[in-house]
Amino acid sequence: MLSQRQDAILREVVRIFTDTGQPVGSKTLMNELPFHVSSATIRNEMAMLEEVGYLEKTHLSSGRIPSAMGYRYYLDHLVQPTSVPQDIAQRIDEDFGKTYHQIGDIIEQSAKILSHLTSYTAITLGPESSSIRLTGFRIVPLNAHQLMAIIVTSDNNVENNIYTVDDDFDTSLIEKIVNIVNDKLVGQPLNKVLQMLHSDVPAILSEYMYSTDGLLDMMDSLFKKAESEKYYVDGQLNLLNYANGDDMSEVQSLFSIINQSNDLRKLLDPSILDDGIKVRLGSELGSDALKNYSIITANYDVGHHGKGVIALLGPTTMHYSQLIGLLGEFRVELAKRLIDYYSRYDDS
Amino acid sequence: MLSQRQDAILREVVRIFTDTGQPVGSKTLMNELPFHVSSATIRNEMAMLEEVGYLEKTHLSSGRIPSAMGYRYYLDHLVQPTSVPQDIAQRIDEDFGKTYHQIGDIIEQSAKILSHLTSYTAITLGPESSSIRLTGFRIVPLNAHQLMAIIVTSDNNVENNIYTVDDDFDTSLIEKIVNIVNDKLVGQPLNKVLQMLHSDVPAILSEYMYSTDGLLDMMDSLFKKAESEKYYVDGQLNLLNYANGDDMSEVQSLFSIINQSNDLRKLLDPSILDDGIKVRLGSELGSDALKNYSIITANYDVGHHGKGVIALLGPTTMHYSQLIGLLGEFRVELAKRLIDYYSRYDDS
DNA sequence: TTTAGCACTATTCATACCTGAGTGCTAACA
DNA sequence: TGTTAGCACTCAGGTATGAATAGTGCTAAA
Repeated sequence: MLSQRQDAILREVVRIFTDTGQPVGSKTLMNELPFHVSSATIRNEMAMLEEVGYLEKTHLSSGRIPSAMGYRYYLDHLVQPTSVPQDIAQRIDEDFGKTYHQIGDIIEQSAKILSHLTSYTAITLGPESSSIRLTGFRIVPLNAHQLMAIIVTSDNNVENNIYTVDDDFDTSLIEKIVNIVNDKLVGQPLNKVLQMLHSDVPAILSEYMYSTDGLLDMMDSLFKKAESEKYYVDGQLNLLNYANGDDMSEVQSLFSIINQSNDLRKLLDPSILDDGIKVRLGSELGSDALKNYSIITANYDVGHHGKGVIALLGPTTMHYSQLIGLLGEFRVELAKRLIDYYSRYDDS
Repeated sequence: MLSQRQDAILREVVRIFTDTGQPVGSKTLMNELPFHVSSATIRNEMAMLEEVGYLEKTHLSSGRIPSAMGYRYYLDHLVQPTSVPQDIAQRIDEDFGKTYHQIGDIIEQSAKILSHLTSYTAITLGPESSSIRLTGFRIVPLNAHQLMAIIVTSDNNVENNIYTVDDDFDTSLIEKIVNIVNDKLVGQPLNKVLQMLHSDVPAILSEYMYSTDGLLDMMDSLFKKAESEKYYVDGQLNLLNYANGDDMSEVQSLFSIINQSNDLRKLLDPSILDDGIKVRLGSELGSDALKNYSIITANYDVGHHGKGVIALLGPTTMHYSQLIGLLGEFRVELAKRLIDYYSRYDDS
């Protein structure tokens, strides 16, 4: 356990280092600390903090910077979230202020707002309820050769695929297909739907059609779209502000991580997150490309519609106190707006 | 006009410089040129080439690199497109090899193939015919509060928007709306449609509806989607391979250019392009961010369905001879596949 | 017109030096 | 026992210096 004075010193080192980016020396600290002790005393304390592993030097005679452990301790014990200033709160409200026709639009807008506000990279994920069901299926003929297949799911998500057929299609056949899907698949959970699509459905379809492959492929991709988690990423380019220019390959792997939902799932899986806000340092994430970055995640809760995640990705030296404060209010605001959306339109 | 020997020297300087990235000296040239003259002679010739502005030095006693003018001359007179090797041609064929349900998918796949093949950034634009007409309009109820509006255009493009209404909607009203659109707008060119949407349509609609704003907004955005050119960009991250690391803001503006269709339109507007393949150097493009890059554009022709553009964006020191050869064959291949697609499904 | 030769120039690399910011340690002090 | 002043020490970073290298331009001869 650290003494109060050591706490204060560590907190101040983090603050100054995030502000200036430079290692912090004993004299600087002496002038910034809220109490007065000599620089020699501070040197003694810092030597101790270094011994326990919370501070480190960039070279033998440099000032100190917080180590990964030091950041961890800071985040766990010392950080003091600041509350969101009035004008920012108002701006969030304004930026949200339009009518949304889909949940995805709200989630997407959240990412936009957060990345603009922070100039970091924002990643948001819509609410996930454990069991999404298929609630609607339509086939709409578009012209002589094209159809649109549309599905609606219990989370109010809509997906569509276009399907092109060589020869003119048979209206009664389409009706048949719609009936089969309505009969067998609508009402089922999505994973069940996908499973049945490959077990039960082919046999039934082949009673009416000669070649079922193309149709099944199309429906498979359609259901998979509905099942896949849709991450919205905004402010990717902000990463370039903090990237160090002489290792472009690092930047590349960073970009490819945030553009692959597989990688994002590993980072942001809502099930592994406790409630509330959590900061994970790059060194704790096991990914080499992320080692100089950290991720602040917050989840939000929309009752029986599930939980979602909002996250900020930035360099380890982010302004945690402000950002944690911001996310703390943002998650509530977002949940409120989503609940509002559901309450107005939901008919499940 | 340059002598044959000067041509050969300039061509060789370009070749060596694109291979090595280093300024080219007289001794190196002496060993690489297909004929033998002493390094002193080469120095004399290079001094002339510098005088007319085709070569320049990085410093007083360095080797020469091609100037922008030199590149221009090289591209206009000296470049010799190489033909595409068998295995590459085959790979293109394989990478194209699946069934496409929409033209956009083919165009998108083109960008993928090109960027993977070249490791530069590929930008593709679908065929644009001068007058696209609205050929179909549907409204599909999804559930108690949501509708999907779908439009089809004469270029076989399909767009949709989801529209959410507060209260339960009136099926007969929807029918009315569909009838009005079919009556007044379907068959018209898209720009006319957009114009009428704001002149004639509001008055007609307001006979049946209390509030028309939301509906009109939705339809406006839908028609605009159909009208806007859709650029497909692939291999953005390749830009990082050639970016110089200590000016991140340059990289940022580069990225924002290729992500804004407005900027892309300026660069790739098919109407300003002659037929065939054209290389434009960054210095000729007037954009500061592009000054170290160049764009190779090629258009392709699908008869009365219009013309489209494929382009490669990379550093000024690209391997033009190979790339021009590649695009030369690719544009034909792409056109062939599009014509094939149209011939199978088109019913216009 | 071409070439050999030479004087000249700029980059690059290593080496050396200096300064400033910072440390650790010791001895004195409260 | 904790705090402080003082001092010797260290290292990064900037600047100067010199040698090696790769190139040039120019002149005079072939």
